[in-house]
Amino acid sequence: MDHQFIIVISLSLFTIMPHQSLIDSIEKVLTLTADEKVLLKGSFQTATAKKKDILLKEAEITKYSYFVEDGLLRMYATDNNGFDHNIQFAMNGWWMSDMLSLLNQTPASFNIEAIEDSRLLTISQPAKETLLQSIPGLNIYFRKLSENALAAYQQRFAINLSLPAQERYGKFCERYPMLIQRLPQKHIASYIGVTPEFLSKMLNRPFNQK
Amino acid sequence: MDHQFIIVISLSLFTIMPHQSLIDSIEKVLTLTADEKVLLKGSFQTATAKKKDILLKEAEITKYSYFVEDGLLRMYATDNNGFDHNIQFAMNGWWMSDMLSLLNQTPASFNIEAIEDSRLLTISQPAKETLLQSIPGLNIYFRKLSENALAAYQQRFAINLSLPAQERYGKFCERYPMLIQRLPQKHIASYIGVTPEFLSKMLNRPFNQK
DNA sequence: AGAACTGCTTAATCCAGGTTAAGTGTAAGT
DNA sequence: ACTTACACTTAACCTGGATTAAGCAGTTCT
Repeated sequence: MDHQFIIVISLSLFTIMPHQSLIDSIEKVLTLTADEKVLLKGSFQTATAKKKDILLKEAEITKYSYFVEDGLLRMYATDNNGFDHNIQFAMNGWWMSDMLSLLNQTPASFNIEAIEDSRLLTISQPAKETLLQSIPGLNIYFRKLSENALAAYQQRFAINLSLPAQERYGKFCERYPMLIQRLPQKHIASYIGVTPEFLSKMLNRPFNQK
Repeated sequence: MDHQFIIVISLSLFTIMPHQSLIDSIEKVLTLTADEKVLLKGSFQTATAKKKDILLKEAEITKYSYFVEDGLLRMYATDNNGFDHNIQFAMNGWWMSDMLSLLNQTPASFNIEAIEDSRLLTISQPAKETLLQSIPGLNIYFRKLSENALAAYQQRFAINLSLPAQERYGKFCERYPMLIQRLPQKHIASYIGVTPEFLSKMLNRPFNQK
């Protein structure tokens, strides 16, 4: 009885506390004062996206960085033949943006789409710059964020250049086990750089030999 | 006469002023006090590498970040069949490191080799952390550095997933015209993800038709 | 409940790029 | 000068993965 009651309270606290997962993410790196938290919350807007909503369209100028409070996004490029190529996914607690478009305010090369209904925090580039001046410590947070992302991209490049499709799939499963169940197979195919047909064939090869 | 004399002076000033290109790079982002410059210089060691010297070997734990004062480096992964795959090049004024190995102090996945005789500045990870605490403004510099690198990696991923070899080569020429003349063709092949034989065939196709 | 979509599979055919191997030109090393 | 070595080329053949096309659930919409 008591136990159930506590669960209800914590759930409702959660729903009336957006920004909390962002603050948690930041406080793994540095401590924020109460004032700073207020400032931080004020700099972000909450947003929701339904499955299949497009948050950023190729050729638009990127306005926002996205922080996923809950849900799942993908960023993809479209090739000359109209096929998608997934560059990155973002789930709970991850950031996503077309960095080049965001930094240089040039037209985006990528699209960002919600794969699941999602709750997001968004911050505009000017607001981010103001925020970084008000809370210089955040430079540490964003530095580490970018450094880690960079490390991941380097690894992924090595994998993509060195390994055949079968092993690229294996590495994806190792690294993102939590995504395997949530993602339609075609999106994994696009991420590892094969067609959905080929991935299907590969996964259904008897005994998965070779 | 006078003119030649000035050149000699500026050359010798240049050779007795290592760290200057690093300071220039930083001062595009923030201003350093004289004290900070001294601190900065003290945190780096100068190093030289001859063509073909290996600065980092796969499976070693990365000790240093490298800043190229002059010369040319490449970072590459070796696949199961012993073939190299170039992940990145670094020329004058660029940084290079195996980020994952550096951040987590895990065995490196990459090798770093000098393609030309090079003058380098190196900084150990502990020294970098100390330096960042002494000069917090450097967090801005390294944040921007990583953000820009990230933007470049995202773009390169889009190119690699979406375009055939011919166009990947074209994009490489657009983006790094200064490297085209300095790099042996086989290193470009490895970077864009084809064999040297195929790149050669591609470049010598009559009229370069398709 | 039926229609229309979306995600996955299977199979036949095709091709971009890999592999193997031999040859040429040039540069460095003795 | 002689040799070793490396960068690049050419050509014959091969293969991983693409393309096309059709069929088969499940799901979502009406």
